[in-house]
Amino acid sequence: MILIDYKDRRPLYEQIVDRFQALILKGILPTDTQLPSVRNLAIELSINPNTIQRAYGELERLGYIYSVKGKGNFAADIRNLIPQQEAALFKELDAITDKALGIGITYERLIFHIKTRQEEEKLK
Amino acid sequence: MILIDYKDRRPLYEQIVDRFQALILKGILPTDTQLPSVRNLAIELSINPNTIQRAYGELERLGYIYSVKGKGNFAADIRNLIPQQEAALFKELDAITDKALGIGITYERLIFHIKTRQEEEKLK
DNA sequence: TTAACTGTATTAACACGAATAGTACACTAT
DNA sequence: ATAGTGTACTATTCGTGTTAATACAGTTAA
Repeated sequence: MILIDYKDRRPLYEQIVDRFQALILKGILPTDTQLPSVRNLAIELSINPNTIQRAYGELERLGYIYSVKGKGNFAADIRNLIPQQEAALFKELDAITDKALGIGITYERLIFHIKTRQEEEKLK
Repeated sequence: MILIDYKDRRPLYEQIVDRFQALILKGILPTDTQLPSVRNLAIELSINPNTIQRAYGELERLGYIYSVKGKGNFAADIRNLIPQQEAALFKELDAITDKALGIGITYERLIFHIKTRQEEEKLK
């Protein structure tokens, strides 16, 4: 369900946060779905339970999950988080765009690239 | 010429590499332009010369500069580096696109966002 | 030649944060 | 009761970015 990428330089707990964010945002983990227990996931990934706990704590702080003592951690209702997620993404897109313009890539080429991807998608 | 962003979590040397990469790619530092000396830049940025040297070493390894002992570091001819830079950027764009699709943002909205930016640009 | 610049190399130490280890406690369900 | 959950806390290890202090080598201009 969750994979660790050791080529990724970011901390493990941050990677775990990201993966669950994606799973929850995509609806793969619908509201109220139980997440793996802290200990189980730690064993499965061969990392320390504290690292999982830190990730779960972060996810709760961000509103992606809620935890019930003695029962487990569960996916939260994230409908109200979507807008802020979108805003963050468009901000990232702006950063990439700036970088592109800086090295001489035009708006048109960026758009063309996305359109090309979209076309390829349709063929599948 | 170069600024350090202490909010940026990445290492200083990596930030410096990025800044010079941008300056060179944008042509602000044309081929054979001399870069600040290791010691001067260290003083200017109030950081250790070793950190600058590490950044310069990295830039040389990447082909952005060349160094002449006793003289200084100079911007290299990067015409042949452009294609690989562009490839890297499009790869980043693909990653963002994936992320966007994952949370329900369509290709159309991405393209619209870029076009909107382009329009705003024209107004200036 | 000498002085003042350049880059380069090396070693040691420091600082910070990620990750681990170990333990303890509280709650829930069977 | 037992075994599963989450939570809290402290101590330690470990990696690595950064600093510090020198030393050496090449270039340039007085």
